[in-house]
Amino acid sequence: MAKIRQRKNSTRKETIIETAARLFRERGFSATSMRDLAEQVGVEAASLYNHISSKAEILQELCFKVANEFMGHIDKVEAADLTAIKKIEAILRFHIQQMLHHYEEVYVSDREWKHLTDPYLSNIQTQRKVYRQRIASIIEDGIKKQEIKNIDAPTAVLIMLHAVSGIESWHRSREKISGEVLEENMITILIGGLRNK
Amino acid sequence: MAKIRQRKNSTRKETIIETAARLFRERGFSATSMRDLAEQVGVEAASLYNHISSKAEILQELCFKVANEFMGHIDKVEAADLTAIKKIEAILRFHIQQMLHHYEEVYVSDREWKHLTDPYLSNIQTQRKVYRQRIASIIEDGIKKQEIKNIDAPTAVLIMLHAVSGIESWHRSREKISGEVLEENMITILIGGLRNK
DNA sequence: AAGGATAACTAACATTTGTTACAGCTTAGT
DNA sequence: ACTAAGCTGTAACAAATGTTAGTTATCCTT
Repeated sequence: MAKIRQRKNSTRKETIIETAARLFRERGFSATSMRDLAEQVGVEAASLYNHISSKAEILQELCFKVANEFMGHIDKVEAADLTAIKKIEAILRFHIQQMLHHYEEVYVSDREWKHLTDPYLSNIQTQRKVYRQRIASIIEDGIKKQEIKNIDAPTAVLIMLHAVSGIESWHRSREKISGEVLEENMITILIGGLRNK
Repeated sequence: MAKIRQRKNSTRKETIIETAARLFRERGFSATSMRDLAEQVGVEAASLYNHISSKAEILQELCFKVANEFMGHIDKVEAADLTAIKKIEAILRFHIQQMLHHYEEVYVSDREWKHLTDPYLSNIQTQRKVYRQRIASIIEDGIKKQEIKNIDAPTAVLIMLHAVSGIESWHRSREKISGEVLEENMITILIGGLRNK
């Protein structure tokens, strides 16, 4: 009946949520049972409920934590004194780095948010929509200033954001180039694709 | 006790699989029950088993059908007399068009193949790996011939393929640009990002 | 050493899951 | 109209699901 082995600077609840993030990524939210999660944490399923109130709550915490980080970042970028293309580059780099260093959480919140229930579902849907519109606005500004090719801004956003989620394949691949090189390659292709020559 | 209402040129089994594709896209494979599927088909759950042998079989049929189409196409592209960059463009356009016109199937097979079980799982994993390597080889050829920027080929593949899956957002969006315009925008950005100026 | 708080365990629950058995209806070919 | 095959519905199954109740062990503070 040993207590949950916890790493320093990490509460029991955080341990559970981190483990859940990994399982949700590997198997998906619906295909992960509370007994699976308990086993990985090293505890009986019922014991999890001393730390979390439901399976749904775990997904909520993951999704809103990630959403907050991206929202916080775009606030700063919008306020910064940068050209439009540099702003887009900054956002792209942030996405890449989040995907590199907080892989499980970011990936899960991007793929599994549909399993949220209202009011959380509506909230996240709205946040995602607003977030994309804010990026689209920066791109449209860049098009006006002729820094960016004359393209459909929502399409550009969609390409950017989905391309980043491809980092999942990088994580799972055997022969990895370094994270830094990956980032530069992605920037080269995507910013190169957007920039007016 | 009416029989399954079937559209012309479509067997009962095909009707079931098409309906399943839509539900698997909307809710995911694991979160879709056979009773959900039966309801959408307009039948009791048990009756489905006169046409399919298991839930798993539905996913298998979807995944292998899509895989075969992509494999068949890349065969043709490799055999064609085209520059490397034109080959990549052809593959990209095929992906976009498949995603536009066979949305449900393509999207589901791309997102839910992890829920296959062996030997189907291993088979699809291998096919996906080989497919990506074949694209990467074309890109590397293009780099040698200086048609394409000096980038990491697997990274370029990853960006291409994941960017295309962003068409899901386009399908769900209200104010849609046309499929043709979408395609041209995606080609502009992605091929523009790869091509050596 | 004691006591209270925390967190673990066992057991059980009501549902939901994929699937099967079986009997009755429907349709197609004669 | 008759029969055989095909399709559907009802009922049921064992297993798995998320969660709760109640009990016991462990830890921290004093």
